[in-house]
Amino acid sequence: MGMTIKEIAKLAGVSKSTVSRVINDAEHVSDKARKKVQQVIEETGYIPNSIAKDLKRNSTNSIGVIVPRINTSTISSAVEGISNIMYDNGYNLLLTNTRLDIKEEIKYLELLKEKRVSGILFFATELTSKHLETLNKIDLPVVVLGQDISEIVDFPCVIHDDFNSAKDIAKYLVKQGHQRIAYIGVQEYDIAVGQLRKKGYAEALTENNLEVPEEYLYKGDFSINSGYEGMKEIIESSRQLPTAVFAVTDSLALGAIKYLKERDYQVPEDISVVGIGNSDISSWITPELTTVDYDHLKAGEEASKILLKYITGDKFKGKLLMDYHIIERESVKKI
Amino acid sequence: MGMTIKEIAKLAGVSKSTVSRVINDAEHVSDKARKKVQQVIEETGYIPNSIAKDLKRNSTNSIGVIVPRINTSTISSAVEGISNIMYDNGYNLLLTNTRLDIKEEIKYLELLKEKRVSGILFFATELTSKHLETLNKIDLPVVVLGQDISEIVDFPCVIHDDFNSAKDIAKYLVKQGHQRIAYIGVQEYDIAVGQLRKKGYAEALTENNLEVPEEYLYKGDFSINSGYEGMKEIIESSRQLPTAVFAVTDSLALGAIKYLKERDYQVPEDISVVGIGNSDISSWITPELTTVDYDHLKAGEEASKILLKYITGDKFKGKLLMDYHIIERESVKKI
DNA sequence: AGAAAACTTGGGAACGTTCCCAAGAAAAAG
DNA sequence: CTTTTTCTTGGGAACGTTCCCAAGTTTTCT
Repeated sequence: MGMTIKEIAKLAGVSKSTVSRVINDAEHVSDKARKKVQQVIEETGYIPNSIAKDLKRNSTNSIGVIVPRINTSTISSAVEGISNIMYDNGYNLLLTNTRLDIKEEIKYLELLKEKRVSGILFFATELTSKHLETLNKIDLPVVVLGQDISEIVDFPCVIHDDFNSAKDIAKYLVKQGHQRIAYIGVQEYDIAVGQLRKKGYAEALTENNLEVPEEYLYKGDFSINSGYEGMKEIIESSRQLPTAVFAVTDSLALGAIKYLKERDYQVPEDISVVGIGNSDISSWITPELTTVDYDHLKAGEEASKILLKYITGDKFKGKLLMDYHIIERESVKKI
Repeated sequence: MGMTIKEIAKLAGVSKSTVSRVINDAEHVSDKARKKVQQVIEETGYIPNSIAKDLKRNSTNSIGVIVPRINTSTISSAVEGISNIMYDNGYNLLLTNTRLDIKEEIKYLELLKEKRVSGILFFATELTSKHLETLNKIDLPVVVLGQDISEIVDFPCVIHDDFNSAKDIAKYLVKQGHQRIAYIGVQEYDIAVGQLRKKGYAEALTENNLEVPEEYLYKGDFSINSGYEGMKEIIESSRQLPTAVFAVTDSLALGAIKYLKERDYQVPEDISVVGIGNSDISSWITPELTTVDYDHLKAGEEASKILLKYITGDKFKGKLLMDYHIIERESVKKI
């Protein structure tokens, strides 16, 4: 244990330079010397110290990742994608978890700089001025995931296309013949889900000259129960029932379906329902949910590729909108 | 940028020793010097280089984590637990993902040693002799998660109590009055799920003097479809139908329920079903599934605590069996 | 006031590598 | 056989810290 290059050199009867050359299989080493060194390394179980190496080289092959949580399918899939690309390119992941505490983000940004990571993948939540200051200070390539902050700060962003996907699945409902489409959403301080998806829904309807009565609109939180309550309120307050429901997430759709089932409405025969997100549940429930699939794994991969280029000096400008696709399953009926 | 302690020292008009003392807020620094240094650090945005520090100190505050995948709820929850404990104790996570490739495990074990991590949390799959050799060679504290290898190799293991939990939920069925309990399992090369859970089931029944006819036993794979097929086979081949089904995972239970529903058997009125694992789906399906909950997050936390002690020289011997509890929901009827 | 104690400070070696440079050895060219 | 070229080798500085030690300064005590 605690072997160093120097000791290997002594044992092999060569200089540490030669050992270094063997380790990094560089040129200018005779076969004889190489063999001998390899043998000694093998025998002693020597494993080089990459801390020393990193110090000398003044660079690491580590990438910092900042997430607000790990055990969500969205984030863990993205991290899986990140690890795919990064490992293939010889980088390691230094994973930090803010546990939804914004102040920790600042701390971890600095910590990752201390560790001299080559770049950072940052799952952003909110952006304060303190963030901007820190991002500036650490002077590292950063790619932001999940939030579009490309207008506030000059870092590449990788985001899902909330607006167009919402619009498309709303258009899909219209195309299936639906004219009365209710909306179950969330508060608008959430930009992606609360604003963009709603805007997509609204635009799809107006473009098709469809009006939305006030009583078709519900805004709650992200819980399943909120979907249940929303559906209840819409059903109870509508003079004429909608033929379809546009829920802004799969959980909300699930809650809506639960309520409908309880009241003996058939889905999709009486009322069609769509969600967004293609969560695990969406394919387990009956009827299987028609929804929008975002490819989180691929988002992680794309963000990684952008970061790698950034590190080598080729900076992506603006934001990358990820692809999506509608998964047609059983919860929508053509009328 | 690229500031060093030396440059800060020059700017502050002190020696680098003094700057070092300020950074590590050590004693023996006059207020005046401290103020001045802090001011210069603030102005220049200097962030210390922890690579140099680690090299000098000959230790890092990093923990290596080796996982076979990231985006499963089991693993991501465990990693969340790990990050909780580790961050609270000042450690960072170096995350490596083998993508189910056993050879990569060896590679990552060595890589983490190169990085001079303080310890490793290893989600093991299989253990080859090459593994043992490498584990030996790297000479680091390692805690193994998810597999009981405490008899083969002298590292602490943290595992779920497959045997007792299976036995308990089988006993629960008996207690609810069930006498004819069918079994849907998996092949026995999987020790935890294939062997231990089956053993728990078998023991619960024999202890209650219940016999199991051969046609009540089915062995497939881990897929939902396998649960479906298993249920089908059991129903079709039994002279007398079972009143309950013990499925070795939630997915299998789900498949079984799917088949029963299709054939218009009521769950749990006609046949009760239990699973194991408390997967996400288990609470979404109708009827909600009675199952066993393993606390993966806590397993990660406990493993982390054991590793931290190990690092400070206090090695846990043998294996830690995690707690579990039965979640009673709707899929079992008392008879 | 002088001695002792306590605090403050700076210099320099060390951590384990890499990589430049110079020198020695071998091979090729004349 | 000498000169040039190419290959191989080792020595040592450097990367940015920490930490020991010695020296200088201030405070406390008698």
